[in-house]
Amino acid sequence: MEEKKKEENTPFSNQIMMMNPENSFNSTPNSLFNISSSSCQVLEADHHHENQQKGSLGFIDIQDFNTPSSVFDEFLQNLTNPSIPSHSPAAPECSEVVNTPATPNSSSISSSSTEAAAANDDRKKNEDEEELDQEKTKKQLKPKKKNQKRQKEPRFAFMTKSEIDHLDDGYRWRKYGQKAVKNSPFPRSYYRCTSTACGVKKRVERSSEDPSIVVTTYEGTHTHPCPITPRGSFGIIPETAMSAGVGGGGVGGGFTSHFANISQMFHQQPYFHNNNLITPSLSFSTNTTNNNTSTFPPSFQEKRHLYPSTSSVPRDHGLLQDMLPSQLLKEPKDE
DNA sequence: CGGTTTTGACCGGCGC
DNA sequence: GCGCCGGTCAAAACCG
Repeated sequence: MEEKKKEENTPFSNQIMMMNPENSFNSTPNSLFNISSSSCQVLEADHHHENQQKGSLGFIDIQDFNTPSSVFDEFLQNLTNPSIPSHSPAAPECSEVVNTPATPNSSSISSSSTEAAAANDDRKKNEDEEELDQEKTKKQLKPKKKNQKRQKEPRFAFMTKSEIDHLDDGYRWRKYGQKAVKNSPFPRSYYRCTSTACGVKKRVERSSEDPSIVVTTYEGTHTHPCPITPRGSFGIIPETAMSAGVGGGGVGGGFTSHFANISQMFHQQPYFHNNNLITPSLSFSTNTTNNNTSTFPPSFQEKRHLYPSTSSVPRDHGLLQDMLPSQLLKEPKDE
């Protein structure tokens, strides 16, 4: 079992897709990024069935990750702020994307993730309180109140092309259920954050269309720092700090930051990586049109040099390269 | 022994 | 009302 677990903890591979499957941006098509070695694709995910992709909405070509991050930034901005037209030459179809994930509150979100975070926080508080109440009620008397619809936590989901089902995102999870899903040969696993008073849940399932794709859906926001924190300043970044974009202060930017930023824009969820740590390297400001982000490859390399040089920072785990095929990084990954 | 996983049962929402 | 389905519970098993 444990062996299997460890075995499964091998790096996942070459695609990372992110999506906003639920509700923070109410009743809108959900966006899904498909970031591969050569492209970043936006798909649409079903509102409730995240693994059902409805088609490609946009496409950014990231040739060998040489596409400047500004393109990605713009892409992101377009995604969250449809009012700003895309001029990205690398994303000729992005105008579609731009208009598609239009959400009532997305403009404020894209204008400032701090505001977005604040908004999220407010909303979250209400929802958390309600949810807490409901959970208390539920625990005391089993039958739920009838006309009290269970409030849906905001969700943040992404897809990874991986053999690993349960990606380690730095938080500790306890599995509390597994269900067969209709129209899918693969079961869905339910996890809950083990931290007390943190009601974050996570669903993990494989895409029925592409078994190599794992869909991970986070629900809720962690109310505590990442527990795996042996690494100086990286590990413990309060969510507020993360959401305010003051976390990392200059660990490159680039892809990881983009990734983080996407997460933030959606729900301030920490982004994952394979083995250990969520690295909130938010040198990347809340303004998605910033140009203080570096291009993809340099930031990878930068990170590879930055982290290992610190004695307190374990070598390779917890970094982006763990998530990406070694070919991309032009260095084999040790396991 | 404490924490985690497994798994069948249970419950509520929803569509018909 | 009924059945299907997703989500959760909780006891037992498992593991370090």
